Order: sequence, then C-alpha cells, then structure tokens
Amino acid sequence: MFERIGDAEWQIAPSGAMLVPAVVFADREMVDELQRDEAGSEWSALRQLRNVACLPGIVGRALALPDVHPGYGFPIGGVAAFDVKDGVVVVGGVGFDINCGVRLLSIPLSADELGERAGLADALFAAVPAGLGSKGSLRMTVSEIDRLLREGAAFAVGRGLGLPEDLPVIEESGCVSGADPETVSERAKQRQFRQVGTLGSGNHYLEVQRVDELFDPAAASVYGLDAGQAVISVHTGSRALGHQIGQDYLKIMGEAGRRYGLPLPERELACAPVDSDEGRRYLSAVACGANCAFANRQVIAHLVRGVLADRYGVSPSSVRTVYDIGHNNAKRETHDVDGVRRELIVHRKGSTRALGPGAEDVPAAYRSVGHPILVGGTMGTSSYVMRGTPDGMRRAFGSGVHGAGRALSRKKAAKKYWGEDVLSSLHASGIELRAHSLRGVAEEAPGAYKDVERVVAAAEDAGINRRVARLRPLVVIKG
DNA sequence: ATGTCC
Repeated sequence: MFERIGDAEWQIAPSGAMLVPAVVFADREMVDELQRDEAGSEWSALRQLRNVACLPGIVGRALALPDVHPGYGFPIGGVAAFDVKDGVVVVGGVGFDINCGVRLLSIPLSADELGERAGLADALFAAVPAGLGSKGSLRMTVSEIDRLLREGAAFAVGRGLGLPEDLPVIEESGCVSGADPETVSERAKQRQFRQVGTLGSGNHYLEVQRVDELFDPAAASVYGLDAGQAVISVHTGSRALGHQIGQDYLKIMGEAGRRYGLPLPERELACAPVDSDEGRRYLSAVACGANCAFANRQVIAHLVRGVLADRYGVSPSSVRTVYDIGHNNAKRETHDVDGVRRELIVHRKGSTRALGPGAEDVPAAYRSVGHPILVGGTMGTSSYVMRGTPDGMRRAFGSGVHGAGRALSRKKAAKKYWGEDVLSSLHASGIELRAHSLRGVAEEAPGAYKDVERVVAAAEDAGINRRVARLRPLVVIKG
C-alpha cells in the first residue's frame, strides 16, 4: 500500500474520500509497524492520517513524521496545511496542550562544573512548581491574564521575570499576533491564572543536560553550544488554559461543522472553515494559548536562573535562551506549493516548525543556518537540537520532529513499569530524578517511548531535519 | 495534555 518515494519517505495514494496522498517520513521498520497497527488495532495513527487527508481544503499531502503515534482524531507527529479560503481549522490538529514546547537555556558552565547533582536536583525541584494542579509564583489577577494572553513572553519579562534578550530567540518572538482574549472562555482564564510558571505533569519536564556530541559544529557554534557544556531544557505548555480552550472549541466546532455541512471522516476531527466566525475565533484562541505557553516557559526560565545564581553565582544574563519552540500549533504561514506561493493554516501536532537557512522568520543571529528545533528525549535518553533544511521547507511545510514519540499508551506503560524501578535504574545510570508522582514516572518510563536515536536518524535520512547536537540528561524534574 | 466527569 505504501510506495517508497524517497529516503525514509513513504506515500499512500489517495483512495476513497482522501483528497490528497498520506505521506510518512520514517524508516522501513516504523512504516511496517504503522501498517500492523492499522490492521490490528482500533487506535491507529495511520488511519488517523488517512482521515486527515479527507478534510476539506487540505493542501499538498497529509504528513506524519518519524515520531508519529495516535492522538485525539489527528496523529501526534502529524502536519496538515489548509488553504485559507476553502480549508478548515481542526481542533484535534493542534491538540489539548496548545503550544506545548521546549525552551533550551545554555549555562556558562561545563557539565563537570555543576558538581554534586543531587543538591541541584533538590533545588530545582523546590523552585519550579510542578505536578497536577500546582500553583505558580507569578501573582496576577484573573483580569490581568488578558494582557498575558495578548503579550505572551513579553508580559513576564515586563514583570521582571526574564530578560529582554530572551524575546528574539523565542519562536514568533514569544508573542503570536491576532490573540484576542475575548475568544477564550472565562473558565479557561479562571483555571489558568494561578498556574503561570508551573511545569504541569505527564510528559512535561525540566532537565539539566550535557551537550554530549556535536554533529554540525558550525550550526552548534551559531547557536552558542559547545561540547561538554551544561544546558537546561524546559518542556511544558499552556496547562489548564490550553486544555479548556480545546474542550470549549471541540464543542463549538462540533456544532459548527454540522451547520456548515462539512463532510467529516471522523467525529474526533471537529473543524470549521478557516473563513468562518468559529474558525477565526479558534485561531485567535490558539494564539492566546500559544502566548500563555510562551509566558509559562519564560517564568520557569526565570526560576531556573534564580537557582543557578544561588548555587553557582552565575548572573541571570549569562544563562542564555538558545531558543524556545512549540510543537502543538495551527498558524497562518506562506509556503511554496508546486511553485505557487499560498497562504495556509499549518497544523502541527507533536511537530515543530523547522524554518531552514535564510527564512525570514528565523532570528537574525540564526538565519544563516535556520532556527533550532528542540527534540525532547525521555528521562533516560538523549534530547536533540536539530535544524530545518531547504528540502524540509519544500516537502514538509518546514516542519520537524518533536520528540521520541510514545510507543505505549500511558495505561500500558503504568502496567508494565514500576515508578521505583524506573527511579533506581535512572539513578544507576547517573541521572538524578525528582518527581511528584510515581505513577507519572512509570507512565513516562523510557521504555514507553520509541528510540529517539532512530527518530532523529529517520528525519535526517528523509532530508527534512539535520542533527546539530545531542543532549544527555543529568537531572530530571517531573510533575 | 487535563482540578484524568459539570
């Protein structure tokens, strides 16, 4: 059924209600597994990808990246672009944790200079609120959250929680335009205003890492990354706000889709025309969620800077934001499609933007190589810094992988692993883990994920992303 | 992902 159309690129021709081909960037074994899942399971990323290919106004191809796995309606590790005139906006194409993403901070110390790791782990665990329902340190009223939703990371910086130089190295400078807080429900705001600056739970984490190996020393140098250096990754999103926006708009879009008479392949793919009141309002709400996530990571970066200043006497400005990028988004972008410039809404769910060399929206300092893509590993395996390529701009709407990708559901992982065992095996390999929930640790066991090494290798073989550096975990903080 | 069901 799959036709191999390139190195690590496989295509399914349109059939039935599919309007465009479905394409998977992956190695042969991953593709075989996707086909086995489709044949043997209700819960299939490939079936979801075919459904996405049926949505009105989809442009080019429905894409899955090597970290693909099933999500709500739309695969995680999926990318789909829709024409702004006759396309749709899909709630499931963004996911519940709007603009969940990673911020990478570089520390002016080598990993060796960090010294004793247990104390560092304790200090970070104490400083960064985490876990389900945790409360943040940014004091604000529910009415002030409207400003945060409009301004994003700059709101936090304006409160003294960060540095002005952080902003240019955040995707969209930490503020997506078109964010009208009126499109976000009061309930969403009420759930969030105490939670800004919290890590959350699930796959969210804070990690201290060592730059373990450079694959592209020239690009690493542009990003200011040296072998042996210590860095910190913060993986979190828009918390309860994004989740509530998702719930609210699933309901709104479910009704709107029927009213507009949209032919939907699957109930979970609730959507509305881009060019409709509901579509425009959802895109505004997504921009608000994105800004909330940028602000959230900004506040956490500030807390981290405080810990590092206390322990090592390093100044806040010497702890530099390398980049901050989301992986659950729907945004208006211009792309060349078969030689024609087109205005599109690009949905990336469990996929990052990956603008290659020379792209206008890449920060000036990084423009020669493209912006960094931050690929999260698991607690026990490496993360990667990658970058986009001209080929990825043409063939993947400038998109990148976001992480290892789950291999087992949370439930299956919790059944298979014990939190204590995971803790001790990580400890044995020199990784200090602090977590609020042992069940969460079991759900997040490295064995519950795909092999991140194979994921990044497949993205590189496909020609859409390039490895820049590998980051090895030393300290892990989990919700 | 998520005050894991208003």
